[in-house]
Amino acid sequence: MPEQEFPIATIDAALFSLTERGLSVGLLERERDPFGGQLALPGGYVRVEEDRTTDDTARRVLTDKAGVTVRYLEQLYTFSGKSRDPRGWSISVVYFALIPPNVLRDGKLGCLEFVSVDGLPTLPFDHNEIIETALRRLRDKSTYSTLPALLLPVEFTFGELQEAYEQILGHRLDLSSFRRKIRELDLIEVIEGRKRGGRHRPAQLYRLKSDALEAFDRTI
Amino acid sequence: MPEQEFPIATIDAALFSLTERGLSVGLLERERDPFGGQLALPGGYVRVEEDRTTDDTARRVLTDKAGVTVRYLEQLYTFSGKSRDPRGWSISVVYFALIPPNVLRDGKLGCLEFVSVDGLPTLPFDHNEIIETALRRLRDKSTYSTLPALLLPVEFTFGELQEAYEQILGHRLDLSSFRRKIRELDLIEVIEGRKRGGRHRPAQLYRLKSDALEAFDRTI
DNA sequence: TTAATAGTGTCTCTAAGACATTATGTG
DNA sequence: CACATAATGTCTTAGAGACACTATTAA
Repeated sequence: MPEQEFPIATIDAALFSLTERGLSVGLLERERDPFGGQLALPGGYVRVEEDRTTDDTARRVLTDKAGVTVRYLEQLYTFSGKSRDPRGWSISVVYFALIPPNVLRDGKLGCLEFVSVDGLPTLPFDHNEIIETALRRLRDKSTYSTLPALLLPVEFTFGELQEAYEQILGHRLDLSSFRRKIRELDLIEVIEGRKRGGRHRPAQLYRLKSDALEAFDRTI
Repeated sequence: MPEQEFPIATIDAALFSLTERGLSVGLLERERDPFGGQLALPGGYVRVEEDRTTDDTARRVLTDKAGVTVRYLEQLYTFSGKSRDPRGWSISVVYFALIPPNVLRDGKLGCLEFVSVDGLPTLPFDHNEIIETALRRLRDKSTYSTLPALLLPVEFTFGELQEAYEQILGHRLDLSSFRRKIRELDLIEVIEGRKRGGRHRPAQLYRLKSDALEAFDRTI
């Protein structure tokens, strides 16, 4: 086998959180060309000396740019080709990640700026397509898992959980069916204490069960 | 940005068909080291001059080794790391493909040998893990699509379709619920006047509707 | 007419949507 | 006590499994 010219190998990440403007994705102003100065998904080269797998690359890049460890990370899809990046034939393993909103400050986290997924501008590379794909996956998984709970602080009320689902799915849910469904997934548990707020009945607090994260691992 | 050392970029493919021994996967005797002489999944290097995307790579490799165009191809998952291939840090974009059994000759197709997925031997690299992943995807999609129809000749009876599902899922299905479910998916159609039989009532022949393939495209 | 598989009908049980009702805190 | 949101209960409908039943050909 002759010496082979290998493609550029990178990762990109679609990191979601909830802000006042609803479901949002973390974007970064590119420092360098191509597309210097424009907002784009965070990404970076695979470093073969440093990273054990591309999962490591993704975690390293996100920790770099966001300054914190993400709450949830899964491989999404791999985009490739000669025309998607002007620097040449590239393979980008794309990751899909979640972080709760309480770590954001003013819609920002490290160098990342969180922008609502409704009415995104045209982004460089194939990043609009990547975000579409990530949103489809998030919405799909939200119909049969408690993934949206990862977009909330560790303690949350049923009402907050339902609101997270509604933000993600983009429509209202029936209160009663929602509670039934969540209960039978059996991935959240009652914790001591109630959330008091305003002049009404206080809400019970819940958290994810410790085995809930493993349950998400039917990733592929 | 300094010169970057990029990983080895390859594709691997899990190509499934139905044989007398049930659901089977196409394996190839490796010509070269590493693991020369052993059975493994077909795969190959990405050729940046020749391939537009890794999808092209997959199609090229499969056409090479099998001698025919596959019936169905979708990206499955990307496996990467420094230890999965002794030649060095590698990225393998893995594809999942289907081909009907009538093109096989004696359990073989081109250089590929089809081996039952039950009781597979230990394979080189991470190929056992890859096949596990592919099987999970195939079984999962078979619960809500007519993907198994792609493992049959273009004309098939309801009974043959049900048998394909049962081979894939590994258990029996109820006749009546099965027909109801397939009917409401509305992806197959009656072929007028075509029936098949032995010494019993002949069975109606069906084929996939022309838009059925697009319906599978909620791939990601 | 019988063997053998094709195909339909019906009963029951479960899950989900719609929506009414009860519960419990604060001002 | 009134208000506001939390939480539960009930009615109805849709879908799925189980299984009995009918249909149609060749030998």
